[in-house]
Amino acid sequence: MSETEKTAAENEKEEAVSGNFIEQIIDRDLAEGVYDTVHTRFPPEPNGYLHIGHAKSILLNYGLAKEYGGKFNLRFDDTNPTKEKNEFVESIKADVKWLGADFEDRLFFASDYFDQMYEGAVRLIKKGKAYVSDLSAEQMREYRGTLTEPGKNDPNRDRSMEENLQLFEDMKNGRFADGEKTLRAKIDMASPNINMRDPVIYRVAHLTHHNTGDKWCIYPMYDFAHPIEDAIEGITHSICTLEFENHRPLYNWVVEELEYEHPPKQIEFAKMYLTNVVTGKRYIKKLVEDGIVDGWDDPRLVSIAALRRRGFTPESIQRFVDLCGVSKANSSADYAMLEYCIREDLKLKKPRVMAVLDPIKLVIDNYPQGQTEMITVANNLENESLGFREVPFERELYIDRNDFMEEPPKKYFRLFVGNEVRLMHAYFVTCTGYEKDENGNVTVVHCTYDPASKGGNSPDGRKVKGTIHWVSASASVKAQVRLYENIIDEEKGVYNEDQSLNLNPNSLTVLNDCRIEPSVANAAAYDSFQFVRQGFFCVDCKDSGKDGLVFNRIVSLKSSYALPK
RNA sequence: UGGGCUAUCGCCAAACGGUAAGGCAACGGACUCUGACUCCGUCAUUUCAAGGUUCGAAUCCUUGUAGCCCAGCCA
Repeated sequence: MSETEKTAAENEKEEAVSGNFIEQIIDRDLAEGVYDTVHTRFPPEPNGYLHIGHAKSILLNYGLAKEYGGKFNLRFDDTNPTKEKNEFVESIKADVKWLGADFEDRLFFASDYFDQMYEGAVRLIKKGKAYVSDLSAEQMREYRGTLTEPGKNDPNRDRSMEENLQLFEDMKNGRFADGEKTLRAKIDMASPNINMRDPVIYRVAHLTHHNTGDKWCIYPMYDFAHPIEDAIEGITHSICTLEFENHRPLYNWVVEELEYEHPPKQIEFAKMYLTNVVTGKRYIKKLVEDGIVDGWDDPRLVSIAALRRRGFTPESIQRFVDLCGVSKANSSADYAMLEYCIREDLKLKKPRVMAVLDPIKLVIDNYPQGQTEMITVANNLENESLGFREVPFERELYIDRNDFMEEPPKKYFRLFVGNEVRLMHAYFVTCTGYEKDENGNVTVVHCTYDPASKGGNSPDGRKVKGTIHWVSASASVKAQVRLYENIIDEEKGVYNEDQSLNLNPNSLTVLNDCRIEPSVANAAAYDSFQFVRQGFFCVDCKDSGKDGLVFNRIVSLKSSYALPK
């Protein structure tokens, strides 16, 4: 790299970086030579599915690695066999890939390091920094002290190194029952930080591990395992959430006592919460068990799989994460921000098609009986690269029920007797009358069209205030449309994980009689559309087929249907 | 009650002692073959509070206040 290039690159970097506090820490580390590269990781425990909150961590870690030309690992933190399953490993891998966080060939398992962790524990014992305890869980709790009182030393704290070595080996060899012995780090029982009061670093648990099978009957605790995992993989910046802040001294203790050459550094950031959504695992589990949602990928939830099924794109989630930023202040992003991101992402990418959610027949009395003409329309007027399609037009159409009113309020621009509107892309029509059934419901709206306005163009420069969408009565495709609301707490409005469940009953509205342009049924190339005036919808492949197409609404347009105030 | 962390517009969030960015939301107005989009405009004399230091403070000091986390052989 030449001198000038270097300067340019540096300048660019300085500009790009002055951003969040993590980037500032990294910049400093790089400048001071603490590290000469950046290596991050996303370390989920495979005990559930990922949700939007995890997406922030994934994209943050991946983004940092990418930004600094470093590497990003996916590592399963599988040190507790009771909670972990292979099923979750697979779903997490799929979700991380879908999000675009490319871990290349760097997929790791903490359980692959069990041997090294065991050796590390032995090393600690030899240094006099760890000992085997006979205390039961209850005794250990008593000895630990409280938030305000210091703890008491473990009676076994001063066991000889030889005895500790022997006992630890016996632990490994299955000579003890679960809970009978533990290995504790010898730190400080009087520390104001409870995590430093001789934390347990190895426990006896006769369990079959999803990865290592029955090889081990002792398993390392998170606080001991995690820094080792990071160090082994050469992680430089170990980014985690705020609740681990109190564990950092222990993290540092472990990497220091084990004398790693380039110890990783833990950095904490605030978890992102979202208003109006349920993220708590136990609540989602209950929702699934109670049959309120049809699974962890139900579109009303915000698991990555649910968002994917609802039609969110990885790009929209990336944008959301970027918009939210990173800080250490507990916060909860407005759901409207997520909606904005998907609207922005899709609006130029997807075709805009016509769909009638609540059909009412429109008859053009002066249009020739039996005639059908094909109208060529752009898939997206703002993005011609999406091509064109043919839409059939005929004497009888469907329009949306709320595009006609018997007694229109002021500033209602759509159809009412005597008013002229544009049928989008087609013709100007003037409403001449309507029919009602015995219950007083409007069944048919009548109108006449102006043949000179073909294509929706004004023949003589006259303007209409309203443009409405329509589909052919005979050629349109019947579809089911599902309007989802996020599952929230009815009373509080915003869902808080500490509250009991009191769910909004109308979280799902199913419309069975919708009519969609025929072209949509054939457009297998697309997975989502913008329905003119209705918002963005995606084809729910999981359910389509039985009763024709099923569309899930991703997000509405802004006040697209609102009447003037 | 001990320790750790955090407080800047309704919601995120910059600002690193030099006189409060930006985005979302909201509200006006223009434009429009989607009442969408786009475009233009408005939206913190003030940064949890009160004192102090300074020519100058969101930034430093003091004292308070509020919220979050920690007493698993979970992560």
